[in-house]
Amino acid sequence: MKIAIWWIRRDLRLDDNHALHAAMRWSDQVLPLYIIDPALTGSAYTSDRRLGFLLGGLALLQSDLATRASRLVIRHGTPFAVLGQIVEELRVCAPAATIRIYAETDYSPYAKARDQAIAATYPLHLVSSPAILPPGAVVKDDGSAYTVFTPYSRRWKATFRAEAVKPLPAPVILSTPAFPESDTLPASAPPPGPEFPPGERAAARRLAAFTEGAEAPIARYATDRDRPDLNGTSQLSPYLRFGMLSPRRAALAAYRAEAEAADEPARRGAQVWLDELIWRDFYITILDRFPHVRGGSFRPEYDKIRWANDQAAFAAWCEGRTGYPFVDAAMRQLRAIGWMHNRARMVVASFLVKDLLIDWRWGERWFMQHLLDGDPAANNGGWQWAAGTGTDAAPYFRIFNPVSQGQKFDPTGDYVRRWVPELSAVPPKQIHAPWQLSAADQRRVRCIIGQDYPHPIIDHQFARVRALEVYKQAFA
DNA sequence: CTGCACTTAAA
DNA sequence: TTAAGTGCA
Repeated sequence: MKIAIWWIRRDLRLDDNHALHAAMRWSDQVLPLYIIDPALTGSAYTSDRRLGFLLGGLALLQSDLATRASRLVIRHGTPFAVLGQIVEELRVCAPAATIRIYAETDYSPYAKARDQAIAATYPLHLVSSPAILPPGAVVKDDGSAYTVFTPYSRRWKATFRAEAVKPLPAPVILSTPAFPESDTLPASAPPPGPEFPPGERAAARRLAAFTEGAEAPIARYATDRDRPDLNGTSQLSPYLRFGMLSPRRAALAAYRAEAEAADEPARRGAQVWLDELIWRDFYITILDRFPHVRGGSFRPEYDKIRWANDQAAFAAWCEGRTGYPFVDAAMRQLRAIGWMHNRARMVVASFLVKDLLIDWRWGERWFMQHLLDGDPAANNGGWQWAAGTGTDAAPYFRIFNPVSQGQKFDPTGDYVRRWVPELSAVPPKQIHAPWQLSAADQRRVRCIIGQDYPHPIIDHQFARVRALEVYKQAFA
């Protein structure tokens, strides 16, 4: 008798699940297990809303398993202790059984240390990865890791063989031991809003809606993706974060959309979206190979930047009252729905780091505390890119102008009006710089600057020069 | 070594 | 068009 524990971590799905598949192939019975780890739920990088999304996904997985004659075991505790208990309980119920643990490999420093300690004591088998191509699969000719995205993506595309990828179907039935028992699933965290229903079914629907058919948004992705007012992105990031969607399925959908594209812009759209999936692999690889990025700059010399770190300015940024409408809209969107458009992420990050001279780690932590898709690899990579401290970084002298970014990517101001209602009567021409309205115009649109909406927290032209000085000093 | 290219912005 | 910079083939 062989019993496999399928230890679920960030692969909350039955479809195309390599860890589950390996567990089934080896064993006679599979015990699906999710461990609610206090080190993760109690961390300063946790979001209650993300926890709610996770719990919603677990509830759906529970019912999906029930329809397959199986069940989900939930346990609270440190993974090492819980796995020890489960193994012990299985040995009592099935003394003759051989037991193994199967899980998908994970690459954050915490996950690697955790798994290494467990593997030293228990038969832990790690398979596959949350990336499409795992760390180590895409390397330079000399075997070293890429630190620039474009050559990485070229090699990635030469390595990935879409025609050879055969997603694994979800099991129809899963034989599961009747013991040990499960804790009840907690309901303490706020459930996600209607924008992001959890679960692999919702993820599959969203992937299909984004990629399938002649009218699919992916066909316009190359241009619409930069427009937060148009919602031209897939909004699949929370599902990829928890593995409610197989990243291989996503990549295959991109290849298929490219093959079936009706015209050149549509083909381009599919290629650009695939690149976004490759960015995800890239940052997973960077965090694996350069784990020091978790606490500091990829380039150590950038740790010498003398941040202003003004608490009041940070609070204004967090709460969306910087006086720059595009920045404020984005920050309010984040708090309202636990997600922010990618173009907006770049702009608010540049504003925090370059205009307010606040340590990028503060922004990184705030994002982790609010994003449904908050992921240590992608979030860290994005922040270091924006701060100019990372791999493949934007040179530090490239500083986003929050007004021209708004005018360019939210030309009618729809995005600003949606999230900053006090500006709703400001004409499109002035909506990204409302302080330029005359006093009479401010009265007419019922938005007095300094009263109904804040003055700009800092003058961008001044801040730009200051940031260049401070960055230059760090290298002197 | 040398040229090319860079999730590119601003002027 | 430039570039306060640099990885990669």
